[in-house]
Amino acid sequence: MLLETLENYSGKIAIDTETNGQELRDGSGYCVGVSLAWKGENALYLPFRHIDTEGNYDIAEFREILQFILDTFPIIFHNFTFDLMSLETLGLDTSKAVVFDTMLLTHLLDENVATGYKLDSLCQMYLGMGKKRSDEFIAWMRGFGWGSIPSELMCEYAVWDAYITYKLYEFLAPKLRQEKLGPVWYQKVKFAKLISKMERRGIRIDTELCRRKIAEGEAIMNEIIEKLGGLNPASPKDQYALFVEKLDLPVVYKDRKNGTATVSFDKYTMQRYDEILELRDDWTAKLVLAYRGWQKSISSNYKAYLELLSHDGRLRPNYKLHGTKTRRMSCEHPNLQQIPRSGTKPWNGEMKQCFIPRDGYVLIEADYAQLEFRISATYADQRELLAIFADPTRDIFTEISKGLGIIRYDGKTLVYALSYGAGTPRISVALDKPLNEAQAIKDNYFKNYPELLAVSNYAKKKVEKEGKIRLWNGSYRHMNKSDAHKAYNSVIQGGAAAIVEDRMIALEEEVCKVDECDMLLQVHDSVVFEIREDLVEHYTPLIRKCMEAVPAPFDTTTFKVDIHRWAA
DNA sequence: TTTTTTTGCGCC
DNA sequence: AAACGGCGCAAAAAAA
Repeated sequence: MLLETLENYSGKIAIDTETNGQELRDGSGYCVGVSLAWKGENALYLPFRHIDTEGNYDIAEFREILQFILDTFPIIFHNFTFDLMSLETLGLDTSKAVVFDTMLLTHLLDENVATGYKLDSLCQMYLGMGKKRSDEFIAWMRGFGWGSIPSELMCEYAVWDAYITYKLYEFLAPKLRQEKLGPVWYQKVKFAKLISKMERRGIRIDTELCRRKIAEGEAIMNEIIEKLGGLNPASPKDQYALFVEKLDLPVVYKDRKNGTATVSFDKYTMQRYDEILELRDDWTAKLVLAYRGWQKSISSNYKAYLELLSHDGRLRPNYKLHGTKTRRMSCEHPNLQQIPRSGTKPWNGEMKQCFIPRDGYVLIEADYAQLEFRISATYADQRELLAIFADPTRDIFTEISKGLGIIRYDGKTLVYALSYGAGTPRISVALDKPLNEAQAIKDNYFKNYPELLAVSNYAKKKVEKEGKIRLWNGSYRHMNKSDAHKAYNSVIQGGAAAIVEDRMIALEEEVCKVDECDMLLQVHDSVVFEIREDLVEHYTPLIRKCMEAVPAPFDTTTFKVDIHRWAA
């Protein structure tokens, strides 16, 4: 049959797999069929585990040829980590597969695709070839679900996806060469595999604690509503009635991007209200803040964790390598890059304790100290700052603040605000100082460290001229010339992400051993590990050493990693 | 009633 | 001349 013609084939093959729609990472999902497409308009679909059993082929008869294909030809996927997991459920070994990925390739070439990185929309945009699903297909999907679509119906749909994936690859491949992104791509594939493993591990959840906090919070929320006379503390309309009409507090307006202003009851406003109300012995603002705190924590965290939990008690988020324009990762379902910091707030101060290690293991967090600032100082070649970074007895924010005559906390705020591209008005608000003082502090900062201003202006000019700028690892950040003021921040933020990516690959290859020391989470400049209790002392120095050994051109700068217990 | 947009807020 | 960068999620409000 058609597959046998591949014996003499020498190109690439596009593969798309269909699953029963269940979660692959925790073992509940499985592959129901495989479609292949290759040069010369060849394409076919192999149904294996569709509900209507008579249409299915026997996987045993195809395993050998499929394994041969995986081991022999470079394979093109759209989101390859998904399809590799899927193929593994057919008993195939994917470890030797050489992969390309039209989703990640597209993002590497253009991080600004507004329509997203779904196969359909990319093919529509680049090739003018859109969705191809019959009305019958859609009706079946709506009526009986994805997993019950008969193989015959699935065939036309699945073959089409493999076919356009191949076409999309043909469109992208020459660009990859033109932009000289080969080495970056090679790294990206390694990283994607690493992240896929991390996702499959998941992280254990203390379900009892989640449930306790939900019960506690819901009781408190009900009490608060009662005290406020039945008003909804989350509704702006009710808040207007409460704070402006009843308590006679001033209306606070918030600027919006289009130049208009809108009435605001955000946390900052509420804290200002509370300062006034405290003098009247009135706790309304505090109650509203508590209500909203509990509401967010319960819905976005405690409940979400329980609902998204796998049958084995572990939570498996989805990291998107194509999730951001700066080339950081993003994380969803749930977003474990926004777990509230430990603190004293009753609604979220102990959120981190919901994440617990396996028995006999310990959760350890390794954080880069001032990662982005150290990168910035390296780019600027600012010798004084680099000297402070190199000396473990000196504190960067203390010294900067001393030179500006401000307190350490304000110095830190200033540094980060400026690195995000804040202007004087924003700094004035952030430091709670008048405009002229903010202006003077900013001027002084750049007078003390002129190289920082010079290098950020260089990045801005570069984008104004070329509409793009290259990160240290060779990947690009493209943007509108009108956004050029963001250029430096992008180079730093993206550069930091690339360093962490590089070091996580090194950790995987040089330090972490399965079931002794595993990576579980990444939060931009930190990595969370699950380490066997008796091996913590062994692994922490290795982790620190590996993470601090950043690649050139940053290897002449001292980088510092803090390692501590999770939630401590 | 259902879908989309806005607002607020958690993280780095 | 001026601009606080990058995300995901849930509830309320607005639109359809």
